[in-house]
Amino acid sequence: MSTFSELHNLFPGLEDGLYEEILRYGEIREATVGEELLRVGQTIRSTMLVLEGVVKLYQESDEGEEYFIYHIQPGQACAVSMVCSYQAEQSHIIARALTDIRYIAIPLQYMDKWLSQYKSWHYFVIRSYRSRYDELLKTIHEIAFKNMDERLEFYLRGQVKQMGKQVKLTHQEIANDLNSSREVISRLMKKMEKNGWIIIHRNSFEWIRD
Amino acid sequence: MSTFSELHNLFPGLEDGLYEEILRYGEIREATVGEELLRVGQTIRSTMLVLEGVVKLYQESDEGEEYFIYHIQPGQACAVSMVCSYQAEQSHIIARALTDIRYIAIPLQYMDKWLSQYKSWHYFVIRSYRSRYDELLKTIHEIAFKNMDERLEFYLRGQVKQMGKQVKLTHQEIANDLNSSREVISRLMKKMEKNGWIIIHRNSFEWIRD
DNA sequence: GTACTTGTGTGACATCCATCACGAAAAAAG
DNA sequence: CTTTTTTCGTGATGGATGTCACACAAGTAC
Repeated sequence: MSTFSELHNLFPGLEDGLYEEILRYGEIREATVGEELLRVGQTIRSTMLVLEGVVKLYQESDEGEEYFIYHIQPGQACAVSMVCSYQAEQSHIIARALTDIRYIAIPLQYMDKWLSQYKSWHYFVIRSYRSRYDELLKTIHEIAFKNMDERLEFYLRGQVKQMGKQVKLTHQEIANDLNSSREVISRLMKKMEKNGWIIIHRNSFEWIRD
Repeated sequence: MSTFSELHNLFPGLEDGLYEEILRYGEIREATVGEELLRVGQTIRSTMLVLEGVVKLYQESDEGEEYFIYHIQPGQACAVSMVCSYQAEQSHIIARALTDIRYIAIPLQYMDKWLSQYKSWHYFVIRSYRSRYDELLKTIHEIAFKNMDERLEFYLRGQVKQMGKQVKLTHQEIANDLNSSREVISRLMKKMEKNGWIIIHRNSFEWIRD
């Protein structure tokens, strides 16, 4: 399949001229699992259209603690690189390849140029903002009001939604994503297993409840 | 001062034609302290350009707990009403008049129409998103990584920045905004007073440190 | 003035969760 | 197969903070 039709399928509804410009000025790049794709607080010079693989966006504290924010799937763009102020911020946002990925890097100058030139791009950007803003609000809702058991459930449901019922994550990784500790996650997941929500395997778990 | 020049001063840099359209199709409204201006989860039919007064945006849980998100000042718009998906969301965002306010309500249809028609509007919307998105990230950073003392400091600094060094808030109100309890806030503020950061008055406090 | 309401200060206690300690089970390496 | 590493299970303990109880102080109403 040509990159053109791939782009067409993953990002439908854009103008033909825009597809061409994306292919002309965007750079197709690859990255391997675990690679850091973007770190806010440093200068962002391009945005990212994901073609293949999954990117994880999370926040990092000064002490190296993490908090998971959301995934970026094929057909989605990295809102942070479109949204964030370029001034150094204290809150570090990091995008990291969760699998091997392939993406199109779009230099910021074109981002801006297309905004005024292509209506479809414009709506695409707005739509991205909307959905990401919503996700941030949901995250705040969870952290602000919920205890760890509910936050874990919310998180796991999110993973299942993105990755399917069989999720490959260790308790330690989950703990990192929720800025908690392995022991707490283990205990809570054990309880979920007893309640018949999940089956725990080594390195993974299975969601078996609606 | 005419509304036109007021609009011009508060929202500078828009096209002349846009100012006219805003005045023609936007409805100038007033609201009194405490009034609820917007509740997400219900349908949003218009967005809001604040002319006078301060609006507080916060999140509410099912149990009626609150969490402060940010203020909307004169010259700013309500990003939520521009951003949020219209489907009912579980996370309720509420905008409430913190003082008497005057604002322009813009029907959603014009919001969208202007987006493609006026570049300046377009950039205004994008800028609003950017800064609000940033604020949400900062909020997540605070809740996810910091203890109550640091979150309180962050919150109070924010209030001081918006309202001046003399801030009129009871400990109970602060506790509500941070989804904490009055006693905890009292204790922490007492400590801040001992450290020479603030002076506590009844119904208010004064920020006296850098 | 006195009574009443509202805001603040502070100790005692409970709960959630992070950390420590350790063992067992599963996988990987040799 | 044996050893080592990684992952998971689970009790004990402590810290942050929410909750309860109650006193007092500062306004407000009368």
